[in-house]
This record gives sequence, C-alpha cells and structure tokens, in this order.
Amino acid sequence: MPLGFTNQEMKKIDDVVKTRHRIKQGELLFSNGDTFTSLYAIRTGFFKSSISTEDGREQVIGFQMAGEIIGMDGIANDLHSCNAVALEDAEVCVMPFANIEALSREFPELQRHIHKVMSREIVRENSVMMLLGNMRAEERLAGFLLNLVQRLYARGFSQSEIILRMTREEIGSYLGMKLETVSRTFSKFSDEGIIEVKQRYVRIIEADALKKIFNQQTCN
Amino acid sequence: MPLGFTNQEMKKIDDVVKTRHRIKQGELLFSNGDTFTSLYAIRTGFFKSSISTEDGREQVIGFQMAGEIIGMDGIANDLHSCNAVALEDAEVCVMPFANIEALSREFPELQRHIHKVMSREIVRENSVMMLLGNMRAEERLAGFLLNLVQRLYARGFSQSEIILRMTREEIGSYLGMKLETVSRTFSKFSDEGIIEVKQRYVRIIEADALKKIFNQQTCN
DNA sequence: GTTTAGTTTTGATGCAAATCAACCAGCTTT
DNA sequence: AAAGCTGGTTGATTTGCATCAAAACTAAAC
Repeated sequence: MPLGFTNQEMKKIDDVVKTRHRIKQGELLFSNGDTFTSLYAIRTGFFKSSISTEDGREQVIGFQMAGEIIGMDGIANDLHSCNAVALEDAEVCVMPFANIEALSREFPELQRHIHKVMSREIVRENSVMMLLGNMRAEERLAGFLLNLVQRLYARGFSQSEIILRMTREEIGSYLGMKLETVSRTFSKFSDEGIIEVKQRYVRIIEADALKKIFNQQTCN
Repeated sequence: MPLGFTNQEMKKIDDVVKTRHRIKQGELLFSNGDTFTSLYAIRTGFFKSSISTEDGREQVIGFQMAGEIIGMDGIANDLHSCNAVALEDAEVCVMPFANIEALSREFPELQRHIHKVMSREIVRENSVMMLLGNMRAEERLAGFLLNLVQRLYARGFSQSEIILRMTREEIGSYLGMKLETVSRTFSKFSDEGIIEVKQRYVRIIEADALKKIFNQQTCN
C-alpha cells in the first residue's frame, strides 16, 4: 500500500479495509452472476478464479495469493463474471468499491494504486494469452512454475520449493492442457533433473533450464 | 461518455480529449517499452495490439475499433508492454493519463467510467482465455466472427456483413491457430452454407449455426 | 487394518491442427 | 502484358497432445 499519509489519513483508508471475511477451503468467495459490491484483498490463503461455458467446461483464469486483489471483473457490469474459490482456508479484507472510489478521489496515491492494480491484471492476462496461444506444453508449465515461485519468493518463501495448492487438473485448465499432459510434463522435467516432484511438492533444481525452456523453445 | 454534466464541466472534460493524432495504416501508435503518458480513444480506424517473445513469435492480444480505448497496459509500470498498430488509417484522441486522473477525482461519473472500461478489458481477456484454453478451431473462429459482427453492429454497421481489416495470419495469432487452419475453417463454414467468404469480405448467413458451434460444440 | 474415494502416474491409441509444399488471386511496378 | 509480391487456398504428411484405459499412491472413513 502507498505510503506518505498522516495518521488521520491512514485511519480513513484503514476503515475501508476493516471488514474481514474467512473462507474455508473449497468455498466460493463470489461466483458468476453475484452482484458486485466489493473488491477483496487476500490476507491469507490461496484462490483460483474460473469461468465456465454453458456446457460445463471450466477455464481457470488465475491463481491468487496473499497480497493480491480479486473481484475486479465485477466492476464492468456490477455483476461478477467469474468464480473465486478458496483452494485453502483463507481470509480476505472486504473493500466496498464505493468506498474505494470515494477515498481514491480524495487520495491521488490511492487512486493511482487502484489503476496500477487493474492495469497489472490486464498485463498479466496478456502474457497468459501468449502462453495459451503460442506456446507448447513444456513452455507453458515452465512459465507457470517460474511465475509461481517468483510470486512466492516475493512473499518471503523459498526460491526453489513450492507446495502446489491446486490439482493437476486445475493447472491444466489454467494452461490449456489436460491433466495427463501436466503430469507427463512434470515427469519429463523430473527425468531431466530440472525439478523434483512429489505430488504437490515441487523443488526447482535448475531454474536456468526452466527459463531456457520458457523463452526460447524455438531453437529446436 | 457519461452524461449529466453542465456545459462548463463538459468543457473541462472535452479539454482532456482535444489533442488528435492521425496514424497511417501499418504505423505504430505505441510499442513495447515506450513510456506511458496517455490513453487513446479511437475515433476512426482499426488497430491490433500484440506482444512478442524474445525469439520473435507474435501474439495478437486484441483488435480495437472506433470508440474503444487503447493503452491501458501502460499504467502498471509507466511503460507500454504491447504494440498497437493501425490496420487502416486511423485517428485517435490523445488523453494524457495525468489529466484523466485529475478530472476523475473531480467527476465521479468519469471515475466510474474509467474503472468500467478497465474492468471490461479484464472481462474480455477472461473470455479470450476460455477461447484459447478450451475451444477447438471451429469454436474459436465462430466466437471471433460473432464478437466482431456484434461490435460492428453496435456501431451502426451491418449485422451480417464484415470487411476484415486483418490478415488470416493475424486472426490466427489472436485465436491461437495457424493461418492455414483459419483459411480451412473459413472454407468449411462456407461449404456448410454458414457464411460466405470472399477474401476479406465475410457475410454471415446462418448466425444461429455459428452460435451453436460457439457454445456447445461438446454435443458431438 | 481394510475400504473407499480422490488424485496422480503411466501406457496405448487416435485425432485435430501444425507443418511442408504447391498453387492461385489480386495488387503494384515496370 | 509480364514480372514480382503479398495474401489466401488447398493437399499431403507429421506430430503433439487428447483420449481411453489401467494401475499406483495418498489420505480419509469405517
């Protein structure tokens, strides 16, 4: 959060954020069609966001962790257009959007912050489009792992070890591939000594190899 | 644009939008790495936005037409992270983002409008992720055509006739498929009497058939 | 301890789309 | 009108991933 506020200002801003909400693993924070009222800042826990077609196919559109903001899809039509499910017990700050808008008219730093958060989501989705549109299974999974570990590292976790919060099927849905292909690709990386995999535990042994797979697979 | 302003207010808002810029077909409005200063409202013409990998693969991330806003990717890091190219001669309003932010602190309706535009872009990208991650070539192209014709219709153009502004290769890049597959799929739809295709000209004969292909291909 | 259900791995086979290749149509240029 | 160029179509072949199928592992339930 942006700094440089007086205590009084800080209090006003804090007030937006005072409502907390706990969500148990497997529960929905919001779902498609719900009326939009608030953004949610994840305090603890791990979420997946997804949309589904009429015929029941699910597309995971993102995984969110502590410190990230969720619910911005709802602003467009005052209705949520995706589902957010907790993949582990979680706690969020409920931030009524009307309050956010009012306060951000008062505090340019907050306004700027909101804009950046939304833009960052647009940029993230741009790179997922690149992943889905242009890359092969190995590149996708390498990119996924690198992104995940980088975000965890920024939060003080290990640079090389991950406990996956999602199933192979959910990873596959996010990356546009089937769970079997996810599993096989994990095994392949493991055979090549790039990572160590044991169920949900993944250790990155050769980060450089992953990076190489991720951004210049063409050289084959 | 939102209504309900006095003349004086309207003038202030108009001032943000007074700078115009013409872009010739094939020219860049902005590109990856450019410093971000402004959003652009397309007045006339047609754009594609794309990103590329280090090894030169291009991913088209969107096609934009009159009335749409372009450049929101730049807010996140004060740097543009994609390229915007005019696919036909175009004119845009240059809207310095600092002015937009200042004015939207003054006018809640404008603030709300900006938020909706950004959220709409997030929602759009969500559905492109569904397209790329879950759908087959025919579904993708059907969805693409339906989306395009719907946006053109909203601008007063025909509900059934389209002049494509982009090549087969650009369509393919957007949809995550190769130009040959785009061409074949056009031919298939044409053989089935769903559309008529002649180069860049497309006429939709059976919109319902396209819709059916788009949202329940599973029933095969 | 055994059962059951959910998840992951691995193998065999099939298919949709990519790739490779040739040709064609519509232009601009000369 | 011929030559060159760009973009589009179509055919033959290959291939990466999906699909189908079965077994192995994990953890909770009995």
